[in-house]
Amino acid sequence: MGVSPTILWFRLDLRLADHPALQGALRRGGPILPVFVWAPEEEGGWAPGAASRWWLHQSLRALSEALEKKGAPLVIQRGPAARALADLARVSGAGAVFWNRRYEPDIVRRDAALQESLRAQGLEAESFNAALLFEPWELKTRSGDPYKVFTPFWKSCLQRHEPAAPAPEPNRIEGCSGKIASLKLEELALEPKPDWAAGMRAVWSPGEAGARQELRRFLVEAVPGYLDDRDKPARAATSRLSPYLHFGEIGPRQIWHAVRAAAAHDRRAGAQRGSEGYLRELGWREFAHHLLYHFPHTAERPLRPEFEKFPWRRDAVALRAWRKGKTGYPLVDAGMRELWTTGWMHNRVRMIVASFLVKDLLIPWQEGARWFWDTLVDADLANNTLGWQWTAGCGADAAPYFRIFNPCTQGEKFDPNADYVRRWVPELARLPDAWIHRPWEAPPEILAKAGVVLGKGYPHPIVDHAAARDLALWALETIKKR
DNA sequence: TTTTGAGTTGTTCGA
DNA sequence: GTCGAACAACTCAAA
Repeated sequence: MGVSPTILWFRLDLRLADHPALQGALRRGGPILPVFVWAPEEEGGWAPGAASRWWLHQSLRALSEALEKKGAPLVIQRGPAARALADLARVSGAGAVFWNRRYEPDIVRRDAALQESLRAQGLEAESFNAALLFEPWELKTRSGDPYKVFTPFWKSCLQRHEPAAPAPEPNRIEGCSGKIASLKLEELALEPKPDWAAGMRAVWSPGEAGARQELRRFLVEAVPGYLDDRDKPARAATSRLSPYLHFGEIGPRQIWHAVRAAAAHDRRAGAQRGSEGYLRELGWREFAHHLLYHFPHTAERPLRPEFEKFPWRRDAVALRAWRKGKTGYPLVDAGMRELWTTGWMHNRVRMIVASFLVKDLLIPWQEGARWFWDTLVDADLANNTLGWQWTAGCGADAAPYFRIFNPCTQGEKFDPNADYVRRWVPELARLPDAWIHRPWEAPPEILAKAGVVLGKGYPHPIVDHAAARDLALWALETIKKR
């Protein structure tokens, strides 16, 4: 009699290469039963948003097709996860459940309970690391505390052993012989109704193959110029790997080794610095996971407690204008519309729109985090939390209080030809470069010639940045310690 | 324990 | 137009 089947529980690791749980199952021997369990109510209030669900649907289809070809079709179930897995073990006769770890606070808690209950039922239950270069509990300061500053954190990462080389995908996977009931992917109703995903389909190819293609593009086209161009939102100068990383269609180890291997024989100017600069960004992702793991309350509340009494404003009208990309600040609006249409926003622009919400409008960062959560295809609790707290100044290694982005200056600096603004705010497209980032200052005849009537078509600015800046500095004054 | 140097991404003002 | 300094004080990490 052979080895009993292993249930391979897919979560945010929707790939077949560099998949430690799959490798573990192969080592154990016996047939493999791949399963995905849809259990949004177990995500602690952070169930995937609408854009993420769209991505998840596409990604599950890709994974399902890949597994089918390998010989072990994917089974789809609804949660609760504990019940779905226990039932599946019973009907399949499985003796083990393997999965790759997640690090969000509520998921960590659920998985720990689940592992215990599976073991109590006499099953092997093992978890693996597919998502991070370094486990959050492996990295400590000399005094044994978690890091709260990025630079020493990353330095300590780089001094550790090189992350293990990724395992290739197996040629074949032996599936379970009996027929196991599965939901159809469509029954999860992940795709939006009505269908508003055309803008996303136009730019993204979710799935493992899409991830590999995006990585190749980045290595070939963007790495040498990375440090110079990554801040220019009109260019495809960033990796654009964030959604693939979130869903685990590619893992950080694969990226690490691919970047280092490409750099080893890349003689182009800037290639070395570009590679290390990009790996450093991967380091920020590690840092974000490290922080959320060690400070589990920070998805909801500021890491720096004095910010609990920051004088935030409730302004539903301004919040709505921000969400819709109608603040009257062209670069902010361009970013918000890129987000709405494609489910993604350039990193530099994320900082600018976030700074605008938090510092110009004085609206709580949590509101911004929630909106990003619903609209981003790469919505990731650790990254999103770090990003918003950093901008608000209430997180680890946060921006100093006086760092308030000026959306006009940022536009002129990083979108000098206004290609980005013209793409996303077409009503301003005919304004000359000199005025397009501050249309309310343009002479009337220039506006008329460009066919722009402020207040009709494109709005007046909803706040005066200079005044808003002073107000924000005052508000920050009020929570100072002394 | 105490000390020391440093800390992703900016803006403004005045020389 | 360009450049350097000021914008605070605090906390972190390592020695």
